[in-house]
Amino acid sequence: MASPKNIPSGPAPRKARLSRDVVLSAALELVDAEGVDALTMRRLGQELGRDPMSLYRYAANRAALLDGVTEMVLNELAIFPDDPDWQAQLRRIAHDLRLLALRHPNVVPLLVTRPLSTPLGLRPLGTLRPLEQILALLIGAGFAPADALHVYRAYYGFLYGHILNELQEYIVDPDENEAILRLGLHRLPAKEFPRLRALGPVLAEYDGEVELDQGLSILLSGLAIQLSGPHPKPLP
Amino acid sequence: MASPKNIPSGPAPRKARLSRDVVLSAALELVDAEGVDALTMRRLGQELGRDPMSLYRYAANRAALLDGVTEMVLNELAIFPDDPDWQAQLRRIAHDLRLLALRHPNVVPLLVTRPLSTPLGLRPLGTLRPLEQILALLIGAGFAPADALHVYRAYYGFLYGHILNELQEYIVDPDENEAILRLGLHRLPAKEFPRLRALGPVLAEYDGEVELDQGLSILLSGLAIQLSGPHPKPLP
DNA sequence: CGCGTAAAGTCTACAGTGTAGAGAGTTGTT
DNA sequence: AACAACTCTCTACACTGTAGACTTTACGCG
Repeated sequence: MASPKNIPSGPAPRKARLSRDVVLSAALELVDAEGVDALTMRRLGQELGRDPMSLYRYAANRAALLDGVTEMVLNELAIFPDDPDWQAQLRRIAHDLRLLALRHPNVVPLLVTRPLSTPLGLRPLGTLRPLEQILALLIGAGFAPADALHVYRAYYGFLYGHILNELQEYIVDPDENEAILRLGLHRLPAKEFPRLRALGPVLAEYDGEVELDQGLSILLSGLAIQLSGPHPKPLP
Repeated sequence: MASPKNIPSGPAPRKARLSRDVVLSAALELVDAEGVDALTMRRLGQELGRDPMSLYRYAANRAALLDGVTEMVLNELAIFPDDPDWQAQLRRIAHDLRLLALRHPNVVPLLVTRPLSTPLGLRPLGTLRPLEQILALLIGAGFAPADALHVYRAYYGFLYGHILNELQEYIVDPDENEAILRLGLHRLPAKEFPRLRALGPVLAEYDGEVELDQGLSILLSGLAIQLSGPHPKPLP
């Protein structure tokens, strides 16, 4: 394994011109592997075999670097704004985003947190693209723009909420087979948390996929009632 | 204003026995005023007129301190698990939590993020209490425990999602009265983000309260269909 | 009162952080 | 070959969390 200078991935392969993409990919790898706190300038520099300061050519800040990571992850999400079946498309996107979150659990905190510290218009374009595309999808399906925004909000709100929920209940110690123990519920005072403890087994059988899908059904049917659906324009 | 030793609040009033509550309150104040990053051990120590190291008597870590802050905020939330009208109760809780989030916007990242790094059973009890109490509410209303859990998930997921949404769209510069400018949308390339830019005025008129309430209506009516409601036990 | 014990608070020190500023090295164009 | 522009490195500084030993304070008991 003495690759001289070509392949950029790997711990410290020396000498290969950096680029924003290379830097961000390495950053993402690091976050995936060891969490957000492990992403320090020095560490990332070491991972790339470069001086930490060189990173500042590709990201103004550590914060900007974190933004870059979220951007990178959101780029994995494909949206087809021209799909005529908007409900099916929303369902698919939701499931894709869920899988994305499960694939990059350490990035989720960034995904939900970074936008809170950056006004909408100043966010990295990559993170705004899904919003724009879903608006396009809904407007294309016949929703009035303002209604499309409402649908988007309900949809994305619910979706992010679900993802947070699911990741919070992540299995702790899969080797342990008593649900109460596996989830650490034994620590809870039984007097104060009777129902939570009793639900141990149910909590352990969490199936995020069906839970998400049921939630979407609720949401979409509710939306149909509330907004009385899109008003398609007649063909010319 | 030369209060000698009694009132514990204020910048550096010297000499007044610390306590977990005093420490956490000061921490919350600091986070509210200047954001999470401003909450360093040294800074908090200074704020309390004590050596930074003294804080470690009341929180094992900086992380534990952050957990304490979230706990403190969630304690402001009142839940009445015995209310027979569970829908009304869920609505009220939702609006209360929303207001809480608006009152402590800098704490919201902690609220949604901290649980992701701590397995359910090991979280501070204060943060689990709402969960337990809402389960009690729903079970008391006649839901089977497992169904109560589903309702809780859909509800809390939606609720957190809404809060994230609303805080993300927070007004940036209220003095500016062109929505496009105020939200920073002018930076977006018009070709790539036409709908988002066009929605500037609508975005500016965001009313989180009605948005939340409409969402709750959708959710609750959807839940009624999906689960066919609670099954109240007959009175003895 | 005074003593003794435990808790509360402090001091010092260390390894690690982000990043400003100036310099060295490399690359591509004329 | 010479210039300019870009990329990368070095050094330095102020600041972070926190381990460990120490000093001060508070309080119960004879």
